[in-house]
Amino acid sequence: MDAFYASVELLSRPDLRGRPVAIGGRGDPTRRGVVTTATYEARAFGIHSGMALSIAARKCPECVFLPVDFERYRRVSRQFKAAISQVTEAIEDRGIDEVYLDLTPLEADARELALMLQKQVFDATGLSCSIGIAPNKLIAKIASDLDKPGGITLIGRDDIGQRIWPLPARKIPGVGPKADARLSQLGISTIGQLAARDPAWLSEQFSPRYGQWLHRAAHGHDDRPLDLNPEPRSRSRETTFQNDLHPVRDWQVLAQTIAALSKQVGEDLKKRGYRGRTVGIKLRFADFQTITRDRTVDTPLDDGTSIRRLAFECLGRIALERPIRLVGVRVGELSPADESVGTMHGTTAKPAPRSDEGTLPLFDEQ
DNA sequence: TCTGGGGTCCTAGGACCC
DNA sequence: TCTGGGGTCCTAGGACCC
Repeated sequence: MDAFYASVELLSRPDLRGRPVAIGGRGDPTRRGVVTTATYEARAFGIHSGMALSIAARKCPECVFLPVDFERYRRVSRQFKAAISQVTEAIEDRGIDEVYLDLTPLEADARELALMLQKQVFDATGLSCSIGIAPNKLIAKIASDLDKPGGITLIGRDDIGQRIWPLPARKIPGVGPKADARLSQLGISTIGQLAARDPAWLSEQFSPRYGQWLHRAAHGHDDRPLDLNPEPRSRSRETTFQNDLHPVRDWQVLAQTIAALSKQVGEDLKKRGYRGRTVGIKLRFADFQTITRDRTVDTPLDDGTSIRRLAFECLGRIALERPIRLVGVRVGELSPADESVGTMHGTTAKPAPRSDEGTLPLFDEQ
């Protein structure tokens, strides 16, 4: 979807069309938050997603800032996916504004299909999307980005040298800022230059796996099938404080926040029918250093009280000596709640683990 | 007045087991 | 006065994506 959050907001604010608009935080650039989406008019001022709202406002004082309304975006997201399912049911969900479709079984001409998809989406939502059609997910994703907004880009196997190799290496999904910086140091700026390098050499510069993957990606190889029903791995809630917390003076606020986040994660898990064995917390300090602590138990849980207890145990292992800007609670190692806990296969007959619940492990580490 | 929130996957080291 | 090899699980951090 093109500039998704911003485009959704413009549906109800046609008066803002043509003006620079940025969506983010509470819509107040004097408060903490980042731009999640900027209209193309705002992008012309150098505003892009991830940028601090305060900086965006400095770059473009006449920009209109609106708060994020995730509930609404999720609703529109369901609408556009439902519209697509009129064309094909083979949909891999890639988040709120993106999908992969397997069009292989459809007989129609590729461009005709793309036009049909765009029409379905527009009729259902009033929004535009960009489509890439290619032999695999990797190339389709790159292609979908080449003609935004509203574009249709077809790339075949034989087009890779012509259409893909001239692009910056950063265009490969999976090459982020860090890898791109390292590639630049190595004198590699385009996908074609990457493709020309020896995979063994790339593996020495990065990790063996990543080096191999870079080589294959640069040559347009990708054999990942669509994942039509991915199992969730974790569930988390986090919050950034409007003002940093003092580690001692504001301890109560920290504790209350962790309790509230634990409760939310528990409700979330229950609603979706999952339990998890690993509970963790995340703290971000004023200097933006982020640390995590987690704890795995034998029996999966989904209730706020247990999550909170383990979260506090994790908190006890962190030295609180710096201002805190963010705290989060996470549950991982998920399994469906209706699954039996394994009394049949001896998981309960194992030797007793370290004392799990009920004790405060004040002296466990160090 | 710098830097959200919710995810996935990978790496690496240590404990522990056979 | 030297101390294997292979495997799993747990923990912490980090890169990356939407």
